[in-house]
Amino acid sequence: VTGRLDDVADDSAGVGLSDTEIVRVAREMISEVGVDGLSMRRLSAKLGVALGATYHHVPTKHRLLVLVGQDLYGELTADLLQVGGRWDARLRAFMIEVAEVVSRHPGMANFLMANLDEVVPTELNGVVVGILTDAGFADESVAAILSALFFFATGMSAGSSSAGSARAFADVDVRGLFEAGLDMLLTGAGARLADDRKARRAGSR
Amino acid sequence: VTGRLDDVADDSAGVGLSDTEIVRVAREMISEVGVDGLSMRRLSAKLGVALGATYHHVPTKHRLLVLVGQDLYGELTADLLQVGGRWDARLRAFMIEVAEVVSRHPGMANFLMANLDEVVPTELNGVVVGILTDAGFADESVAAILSALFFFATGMSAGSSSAGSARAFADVDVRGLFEAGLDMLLTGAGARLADDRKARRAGSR
DNA sequence: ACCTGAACACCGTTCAAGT
DNA sequence: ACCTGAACACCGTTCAAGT
Repeated sequence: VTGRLDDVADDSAGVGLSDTEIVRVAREMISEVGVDGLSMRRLSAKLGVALGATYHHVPTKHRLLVLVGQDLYGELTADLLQVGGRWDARLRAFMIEVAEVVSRHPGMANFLMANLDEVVPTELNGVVVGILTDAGFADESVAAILSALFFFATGMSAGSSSAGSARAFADVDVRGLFEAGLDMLLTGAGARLADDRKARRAGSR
Repeated sequence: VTGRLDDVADDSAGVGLSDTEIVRVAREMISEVGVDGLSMRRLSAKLGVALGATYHHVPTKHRLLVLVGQDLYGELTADLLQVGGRWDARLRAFMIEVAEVVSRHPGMANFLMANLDEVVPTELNGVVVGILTDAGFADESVAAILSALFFFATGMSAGSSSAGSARAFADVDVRGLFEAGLDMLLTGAGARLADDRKARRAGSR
């Protein structure tokens, strides 16, 4: 297969449609026109294939969004693994990145909130659980902190699923409110740590 | 105006369509089939009028959902005014109620998160601000706590906008996670209180 | 003013038919 | 296996026409 010239928009078109190519273009479209602006027809047009071809690879729009969500969180997982530090500092930096990435894809927040368990890779889940467990949190605390953080980070970056709200998070106000809320959440989480450690010592006595 | 008997399903059909009647039926439909299941056509059918009649009263589906959201929050405001106690206890009870009400209307959470400022009545906003200000919080803290609480409560009760997820919040797990997260948030908020009071004393010295 | 019902421009999804 | 393109059953919104 020799390279193609085609156009600036980077077709890269190999032999035929691939799942990864579909996800890549879908992501691009979402960041431009939002989840509501992405239709299976417009996606197919941008891919240069007929509607049925897209459906041959992806059975439903829901499934397509799940794949896009997994793609997003996959990248975030890689980033999380590269930062060190205390549990709270690590999670703080990570959650800010989650909010940034999600807010750059209008309408994804809504979808993610409703489908978090389908979308968050088990690896990412494992890493975050590991960070909290290592810090000394009890299992119930880990679950509570985890869901609170994800819902807060995803929810805060939810805007109308279409156009102009994409840069909402870049807005100083929104960003300030987000970080303040995040800090309250982490402070509250930290307050559980002492109790959890005490309970653990009592348990292993 | 004398009382009506009508039937169990309560048609109440007076002279013609009223905005409040539309909102009432829309709310009912949403709690049954979710926001996605509510279409302007099905709503019109349930109202017993033609599609155009509904549009004569409500210009758009977005506007209809705003009205429903205001209706929901309006009731919540009335409830909030009836409970007393410390700032954190009041907000805790209120937020649990918000989550309950919102989760009983599948798909509303998504809409509310994207349109909070359009939907939350200024009165409700004022009451909550009052509670926090009276407790001694600084203005920036009030804004941060307010948005964090609303996003958390709304976000946590967001499920897929359709059928079965309506009772998700009744689920012990979800409810437990919600309350745990809420407590962390309130604990974190409380930690700001000492600082805010100190700053206030220093300022008014 | 209030309402009807057809029409427009879209959707997501399916599926016979082609190669 | 992979793809085409028409068809189905819906949407939200608009608007001439009626009363």
